[in-house]
Amino acid sequence: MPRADAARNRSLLIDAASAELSEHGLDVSISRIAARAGVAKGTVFNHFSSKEELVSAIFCEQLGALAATGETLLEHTDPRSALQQFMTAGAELQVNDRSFCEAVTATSRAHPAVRAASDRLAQAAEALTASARQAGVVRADVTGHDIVLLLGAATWIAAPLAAARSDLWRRYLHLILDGLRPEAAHELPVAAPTNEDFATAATR
Amino acid sequence: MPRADAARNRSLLIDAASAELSEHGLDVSISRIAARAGVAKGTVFNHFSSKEELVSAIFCEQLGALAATGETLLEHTDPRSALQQFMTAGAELQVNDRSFCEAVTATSRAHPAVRAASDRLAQAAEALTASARQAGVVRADVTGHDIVLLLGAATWIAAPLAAARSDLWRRYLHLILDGLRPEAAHELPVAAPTNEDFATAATR
DNA sequence: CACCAACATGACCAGCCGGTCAATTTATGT
DNA sequence: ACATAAATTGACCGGCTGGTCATGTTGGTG
Repeated sequence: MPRADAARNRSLLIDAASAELSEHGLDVSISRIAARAGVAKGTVFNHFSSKEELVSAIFCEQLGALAATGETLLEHTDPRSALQQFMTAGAELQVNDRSFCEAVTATSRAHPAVRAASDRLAQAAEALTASARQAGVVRADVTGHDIVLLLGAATWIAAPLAAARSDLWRRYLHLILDGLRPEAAHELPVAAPTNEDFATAATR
Repeated sequence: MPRADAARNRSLLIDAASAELSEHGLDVSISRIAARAGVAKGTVFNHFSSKEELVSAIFCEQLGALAATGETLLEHTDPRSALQQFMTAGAELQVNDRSFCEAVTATSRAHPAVRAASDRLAQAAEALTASARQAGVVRADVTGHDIVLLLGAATWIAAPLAAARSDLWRRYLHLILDGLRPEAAHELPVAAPTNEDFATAATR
């Protein structure tokens, strides 16, 4: 059982890191995070053996939250709007969080805990996609992996103008969703990514 | 008139910087670039007053090349495939060049020369889009600015798996193109970005 | 050839980073 | 109240970065 102050500091650190990462992206300094949490820099390394470890912990939280959203939507919402709300949630997460953008993309997929969280997200996405496909509200050649990769696209596209037009990402999310409709479908030139693709990409 | 060796070194530097930027992205060190060009670090700053200046010079080259491609396509190709080839060229540029990805997005739009190059690219994109719209091969509510912003999306989406599946970006480019078709069109919730949006985003 | 300005050079600077650790403070069980 | 393990602290380290500058070299010119 950890000491009381240690537990409190750990939670303060996670909050601070989450906030700083969301505001300044992946390259915030440990010092900033420590300062925001109101602790010394050394304390950070008492709780997380390296910066990567700290960042991974937060990524896992966020990936898990989004996966949970997806799982809930799958049960309680019709397939069409479930998928739409899932993608909206994913995009929204990134609007408020610059680092999450890099998290889905991330190299840190090498980290085992992050991999696990990514896998859970991938399963949720696949379930939602399968349901939508079966209902005929999404084109037949799109997979859960596609959806995961597309999650951050709208936010990324609108990022250069985010300061001037904070809701612009919605435009591009809808554009992408229109591309996912069955009536828009034209044969795609390249096959969807597979589990192996993700696996080999992680080990590089 | 510059001295002969100065001109040669300048060109060597631009080649080296271009190569290093494409391989390692925006955060390559000046030392690396200098080493690759076979000159001392100080020489870099003889030719470019800061790193930003060097990077901007290369961005301008690339933006200019893509704009030129667009202008040629406008004259010599039918509207549908002109737009498609334009976007393919834009995506391809980023597959081979990690930094260009960040260039279109770039904060360095603040730099006047980069702004000029971006504007030329925007005009080419708008001309191509107008032509395609008029021919009815693209939905009515899409603009040149949309196209510019969408240029890098496919590459970005496929980036996490680029090592395992180097041609995956084509899948997502086609998916986006399908979303641009008139038959896919559903009302978009947010208006297209305007010139002012780009202007205010640049001054931030 | 000689001469000078243009240019190349690399040691050097301040500042930042992630990470370490001996010394110190503090929470907790008795 | 005390003892002790647990946790905090901040000075410190090596390494890297963009950028500077006195010194040395070289190309062009008359």
